[in-house]
Amino acid sequence: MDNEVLTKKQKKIARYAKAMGHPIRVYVLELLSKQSCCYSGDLSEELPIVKSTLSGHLKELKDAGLIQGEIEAPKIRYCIHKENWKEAQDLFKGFLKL
Amino acid sequence: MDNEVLTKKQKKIARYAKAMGHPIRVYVLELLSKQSCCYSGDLSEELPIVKSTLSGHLKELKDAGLIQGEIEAPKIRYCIHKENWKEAQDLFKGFLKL
DNA sequence: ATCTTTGTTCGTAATTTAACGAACAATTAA
DNA sequence: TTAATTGTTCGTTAAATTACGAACAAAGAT
Repeated sequence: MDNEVLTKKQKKIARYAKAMGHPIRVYVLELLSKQSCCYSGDLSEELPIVKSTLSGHLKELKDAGLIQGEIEAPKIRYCIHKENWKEAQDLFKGFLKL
Repeated sequence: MDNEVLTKKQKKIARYAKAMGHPIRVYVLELLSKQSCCYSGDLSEELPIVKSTLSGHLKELKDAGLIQGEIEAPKIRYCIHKENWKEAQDLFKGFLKL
């Protein structure tokens, strides 16, 4: 087994990196990793994109597992997905030899 | 000035992350950051992709500034672009708070 | 001079990404 | 109940990504 050339680690790093591969998403991750949480409405105000586009970026980050959204009607509170964020930190630490 | 919401740092991080956003390219970067250099022929043997596809990935890494190729006819020796790799390390260190 | 090796470029095709506005759903406020 | 707020989904469009094989160019080897 594990006949593969590319390891699971490498695939995970690539998956996380892809999610980080857009300035808007870097912005969101930076914000959420600094402060605890935020509402997407706050983001929508600051960022130069329409809400549907923002929704797509947040979905991409959710799909990658880097953030999570909690319904707090009528808003949604977004937070870092601590467990996976930690994993990403560790993976990149190893990858970049930090 | 600097009226922009997204900083140059965030854009740079995103640019590097995008280049890291594919398992093959993670593989190449990992290899090159460990050992000094390598020939793309060596990569072509190990990796499950045809040479033209590999060429594209190497071009993407070159365009992002993460690697550089030196002609050593008839081969090309690829190395990490030390300066930019260092920059990427620093940017991600800050971004991920490592 | 010809053949081989090495790697890029080109043509093609399928998939994904990114962005917008309009429409929709869900919940809160009036 | 009606109106306003919030965010997702849908339809559309344009561009980028990924992959392959064939053709090509450059340099070395025979």
